[in-house]
Amino acid sequence: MNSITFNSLARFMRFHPGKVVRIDSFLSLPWTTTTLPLPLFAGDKLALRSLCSSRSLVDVPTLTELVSKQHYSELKARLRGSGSVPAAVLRQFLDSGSDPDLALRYFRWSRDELGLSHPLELTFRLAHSLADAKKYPKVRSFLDEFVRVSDGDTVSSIFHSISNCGGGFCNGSIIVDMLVWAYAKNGKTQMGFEAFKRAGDYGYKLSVVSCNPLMSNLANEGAVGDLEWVYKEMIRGRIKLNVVSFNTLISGLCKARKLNKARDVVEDMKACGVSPNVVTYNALIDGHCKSGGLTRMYKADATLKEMIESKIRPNEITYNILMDGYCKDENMVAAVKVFEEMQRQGLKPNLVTYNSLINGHCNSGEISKAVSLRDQMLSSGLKPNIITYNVLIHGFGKNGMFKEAKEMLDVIEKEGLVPNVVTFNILIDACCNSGKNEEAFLIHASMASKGVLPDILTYNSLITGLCREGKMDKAEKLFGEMKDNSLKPNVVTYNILIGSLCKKRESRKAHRLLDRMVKIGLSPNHVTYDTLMDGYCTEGNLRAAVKVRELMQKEGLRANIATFNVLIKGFCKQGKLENANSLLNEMLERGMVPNRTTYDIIREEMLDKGFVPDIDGHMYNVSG
DNA sequence: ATGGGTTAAC
Repeated sequence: MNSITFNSLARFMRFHPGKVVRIDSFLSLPWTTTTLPLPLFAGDKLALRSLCSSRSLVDVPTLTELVSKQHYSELKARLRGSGSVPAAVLRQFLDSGSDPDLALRYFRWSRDELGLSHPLELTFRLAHSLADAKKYPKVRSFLDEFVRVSDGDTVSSIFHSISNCGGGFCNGSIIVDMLVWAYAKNGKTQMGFEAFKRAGDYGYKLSVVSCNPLMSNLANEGAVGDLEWVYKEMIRGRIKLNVVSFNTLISGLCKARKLNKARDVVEDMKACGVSPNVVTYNALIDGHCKSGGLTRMYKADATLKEMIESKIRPNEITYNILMDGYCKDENMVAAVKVFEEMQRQGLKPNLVTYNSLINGHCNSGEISKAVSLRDQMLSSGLKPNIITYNVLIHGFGKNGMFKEAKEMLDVIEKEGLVPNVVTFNILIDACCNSGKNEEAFLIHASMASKGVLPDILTYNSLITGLCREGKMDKAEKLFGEMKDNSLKPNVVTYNILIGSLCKKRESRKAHRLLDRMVKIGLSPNHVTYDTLMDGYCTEGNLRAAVKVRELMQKEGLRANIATFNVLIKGFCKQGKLENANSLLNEMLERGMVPNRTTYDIIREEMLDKGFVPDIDGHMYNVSG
């Protein structure tokens, strides 16, 4: 084949865009019996060029032999000697209809050894060939590799290749399914989600094997909206959900505090003939424990009873969840009861059980109980882990026992454990919150020698410490130092600095900091606005405070109880009880329930003015 | 060939 033939072929293609031609109608080579989609892609042009100069080609039997015998150095030499384009060689493999294993081997070799990146079209032709040969595990691992290295290929172009490279539709489904799986497995959730959506558009059928990991990722990344959408699409697409699919969804909804929806899904699953199991109930109980509201532990306990009535036996994890709930509720009596109940049921407390309970005791100031529980764990053959010690250090620090807290570092090492960044952060935070800045900085300096890098929390604690002492210049210096360690200040960092400036009656300066954080793309949160408002209120600049509230609402954050309390306090302190009262009324109109702080603030002011409170909720209505 | 539930710090 010479260049004249090539040119005539190229001209034919230009005048027949989109037409598929058989190369062998133009070329007389016996093995080029494939069709070529038009217009040509860059890779095809290369292929064509090498086809057109037959001299430059290594013939397929030779290629096959070299690859199957893994004579790679010779293959490399042949390719170089022939001047052939390695990318085009893959096409020859696929065209020749030889064993797809060999094409796969060549693909991997040329990728790893020659650094070749094959066009999508060939990549998915190879996937199709493997699927045709029913080599499904190979398709799976091939796509897994593809997903790991592919960077910048859009889901759209990938689907185009899958559907246009000539393979069957059934295999298309299998390939797409494994693609979704590969994305999910490699943490590329967004790509997986897009592939899921597009699979629906193309009509490819997916399986739970791929959808479950995708749902799991969406749940763990807090993308409940997408998670629910996937669920609905799966139902619509008649993908048969199993107990894990439902549990993943329920757990995701519970974590997003959507308990009612989670309950609905439990009914859905029963309707689908799938029975809830211990995992289902554990997720629900945990959801109740971690939800707000005064009755949360009551609901959690009711769910446990419901579970037992349904003849599902609670396991260690069930009791751990419930016990931790009571610990967080500062109800250690109930927590200990659960601890005993689980043992009565023949279940052995595990590491998590002890860690939770130790944490509970630490937080309720019963350090000695916490310490003796660690001893109990050791004697029952359980080895404490770093969480155990972090919890204890936190407990010591909160109770002013710095010596004991620091000694734990030695205990950790003696136990063969390694302190982590949390360990150091707890220690540093304990110091900074009790005026021991120098100590905190010493610990900070010692982190490097232990091979632990400070994180944002480390810096936030240190900055808090400096601000407490009014050392704003040093705090700002540290703020700058964070960037040198490639750590970005977060909302909390800004809130600390803003709060500190406000305390120094420099609210204007604090306001500029708020502007700056917005400018760099950080979204202020409720605390940010409330802190600044409080600052303006303290300075008696109520107009500015009200303006901040407007700004906050413009940013889509609604005033909550804390916000109202700040403003009410501000007005009260200025003796403007009428304004305070109208804010209180606004709260009530919005259906918000003022808390004790709200009333305490107003009561203080009213008593000052000689009012006598009664028990009625509207007792503070001074305009009346 | 696959997936679900529990513990630590600002």
